[in-house]
Amino acid sequence: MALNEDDFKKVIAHAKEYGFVFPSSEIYDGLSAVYDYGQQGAALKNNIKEYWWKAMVQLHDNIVGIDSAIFMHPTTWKASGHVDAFNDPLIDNKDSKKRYRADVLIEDYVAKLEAKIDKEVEKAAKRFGESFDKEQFLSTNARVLEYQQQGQSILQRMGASLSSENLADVKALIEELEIVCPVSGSKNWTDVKQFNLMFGTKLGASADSAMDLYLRPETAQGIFVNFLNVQKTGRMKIPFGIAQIGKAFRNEIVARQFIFRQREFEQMEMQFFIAPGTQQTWYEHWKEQRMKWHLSLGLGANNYRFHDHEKLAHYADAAADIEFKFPFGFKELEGIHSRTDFDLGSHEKFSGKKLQYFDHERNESYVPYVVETSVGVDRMFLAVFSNALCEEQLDNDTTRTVLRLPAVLAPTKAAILPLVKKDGLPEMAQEIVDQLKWEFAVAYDEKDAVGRRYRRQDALGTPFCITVDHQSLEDRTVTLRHRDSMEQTRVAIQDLSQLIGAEVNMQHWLQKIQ
RNA sequence: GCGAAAAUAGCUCAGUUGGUAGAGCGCCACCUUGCCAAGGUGGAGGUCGCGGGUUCGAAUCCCGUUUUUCGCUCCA
Repeated sequence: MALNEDDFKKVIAHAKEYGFVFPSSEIYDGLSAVYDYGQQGAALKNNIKEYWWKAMVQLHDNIVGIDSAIFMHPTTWKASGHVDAFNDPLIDNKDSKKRYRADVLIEDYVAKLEAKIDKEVEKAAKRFGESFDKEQFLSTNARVLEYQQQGQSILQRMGASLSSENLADVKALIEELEIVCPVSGSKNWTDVKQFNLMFGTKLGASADSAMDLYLRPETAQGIFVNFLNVQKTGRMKIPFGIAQIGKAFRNEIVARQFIFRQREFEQMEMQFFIAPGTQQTWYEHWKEQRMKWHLSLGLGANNYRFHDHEKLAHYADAAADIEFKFPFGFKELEGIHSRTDFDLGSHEKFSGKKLQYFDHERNESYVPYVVETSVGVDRMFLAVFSNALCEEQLDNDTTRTVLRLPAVLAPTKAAILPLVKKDGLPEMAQEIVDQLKWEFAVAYDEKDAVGRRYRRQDALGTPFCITVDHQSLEDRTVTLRHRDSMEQTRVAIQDLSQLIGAEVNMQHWLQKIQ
């Protein structure tokens, strides 16, 4: 564990030192859990997004991509359930310093009452033997009835207080029930505070005409509200998908672990619209398909696993995570959710617009079901980056820091290096740069000894170094050095494009998914 | 939000009982070398997180504050 924590620090330090990820607003001491992508990081991130977009949109004739706005009509979030479900009443115990959801504390109390009822039932069943009638017992036993009634009235009062935002009464309820902290055992509670995980803002310049808005907490709703627009204008036939890459915002109480959990983050989502009743098949299909996409990058099959959700979100009838082995353990990288017709159905109700599809095969209209795939771009970045960073012991007793990025994602595909900074070698190297830059992201470096330049490129994850030497001037060949093996081969300049392309072109990588 | 730790050059850190701010690496220029990092010369770069206090004098002691990191609570 200590080792992992150490590795993770190295990952963060390397990301900063080589221009991948910087703390936001660093000259003002930074901003908690907000990060900027630097010159290398932006390139890597863009390559990840392109790899996803091509796999999802370009390679599926029934999936199209959109780019919806971050601001959405406020009712969107009522329909999606976020206004209710993203609002947590929290309470702290002053002695143990533990924080709890106030509603969960109360629900746990009610659950204890229910446990008491079960005990009564057990006792009675023993006493009455075979003649025991559970239903009758439940509806007649005085003690059971009292427990039931008590539980109901507690939940009712809590529900009423929560929906009227009467947080003082929620605290009063906790005190009246004499609920104690499971850790400290004390009843020394703070006031109940409401935490809304959505960022609020205002639309409109003057205060009185302003409209309360939220920054979207997920990109999915931008797809759902455009369902009809896309389906009609694109003449899409079910099953079909709408994909989107974009930022989302959550006011997490605690945002930690570098770019893993941020308050501002980017998602790559695809909502797949299907006929009701087919969700199980499509859910399995996309689970498998998305795993193949991850595996195609070659980070190692052992670093992935599925985690099936047992407790489901309010919209889902099945859900699984693809987890990745980050330096701090297996954590969620992507979610695949069977969202049923919850979202479209809910938007129908709130908007009064019919969000249905006429299925010619079935000869009927219905609200489509949805299977969602949702990857965190930043998490994907962290997965790729942390997996790639490696300190290698070499034979000559030195170490080498190398970023073994999948070549298709590397910010720079090749660095062109003149062996020495004279004799016309820089000119010839520049000529190669001008030739290759149309096809690949390339870099040029003439500073310091060539060995040191190799190491610099290793640390940036550049898969190839091309070195121009005196022989190059005579026969137009160069050495091509491979990042991972450090091996060099002598090749003709005219073959460079083909040789590099074979390793870095997206097509070759994407074909592994099939 | 609570608790703990930390904050000195781009990075990693040193800085004695309080006495004018240092190293290594990196960076820039020039010279040298030329296929796997660390050759020579010169140079740039710091209100010691910020604000008070004690003191003749504070990076150092005291108080406050900000930020970061870690842990806890939460996580669609």
